[in-house]
Amino acid sequence: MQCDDDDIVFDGVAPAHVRRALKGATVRAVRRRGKHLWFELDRAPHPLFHFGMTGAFLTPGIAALRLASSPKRVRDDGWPPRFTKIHIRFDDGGELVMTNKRRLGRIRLREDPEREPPISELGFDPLLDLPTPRRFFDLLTGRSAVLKSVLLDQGFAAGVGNWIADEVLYQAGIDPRRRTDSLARDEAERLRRKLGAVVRHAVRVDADKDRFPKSWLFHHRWGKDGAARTAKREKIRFLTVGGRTTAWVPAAQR
DNA sequence: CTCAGTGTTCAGTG
DNA sequence: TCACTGAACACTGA
Repeated sequence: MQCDDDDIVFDGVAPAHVRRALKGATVRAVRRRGKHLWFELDRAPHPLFHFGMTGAFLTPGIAALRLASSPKRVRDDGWPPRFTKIHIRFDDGGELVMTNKRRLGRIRLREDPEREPPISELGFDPLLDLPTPRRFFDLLTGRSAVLKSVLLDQGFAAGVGNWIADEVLYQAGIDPRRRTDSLARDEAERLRRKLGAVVRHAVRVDADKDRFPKSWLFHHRWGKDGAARTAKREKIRFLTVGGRTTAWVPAAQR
């Protein structure tokens, strides 16, 4: 195993320590909650990964596929790819690399990942844990903050990022600036169902944007040039909530 | 050249 | 305690 000498991505852990933890260990399971993923080894500590905005796990096959199908020529050459932070070799000959271009990702070691931060502080995962309607309503109305910010809060819902939050609000027809404690039961229920549906669909198509439904706001939100419109020709507006750009459709969101 | 962006996380304020 | 803001992190592409 090889590690980049990157004290940001290796969050408070010496790369040598990570190497020692992995070397000779057996991966019993790979687990995920929200945007965090960890290997359950046959011994502690266990490695925990977060990819930030620009990270990925790559194998030689996937990397080659990516390179071949990339529309523009990538300077991203051979193997291991640029921005490799950790390069793992398995005894069956398999290889796995974690890349992280912007260095917003993290590699950590945990004795008991599920019982320690950051995993222990995450809220429900829309795929693993989607609350009942009643529970969801209570969670939501139990706080008083702007809805968009709460959706982004990993302590509320794990794994919901900026575009998913906007997508869910658009599909549920709710204004991102609303306060959580102002939602009626039926609004909370629409939100809950869309939260599950959007995440499920994105995962089912392997996050392949071309396979997201044409009706999704996602396809239309990027060129924020003031002329942006949805597939139904609705005007898209932009504002900043919680420091993040929020795309929304006044004609469809109350 | 400048700026925003698939994300946290922390310090500081109210 | 909670809610919110701004900054920091590094790189790319428009």
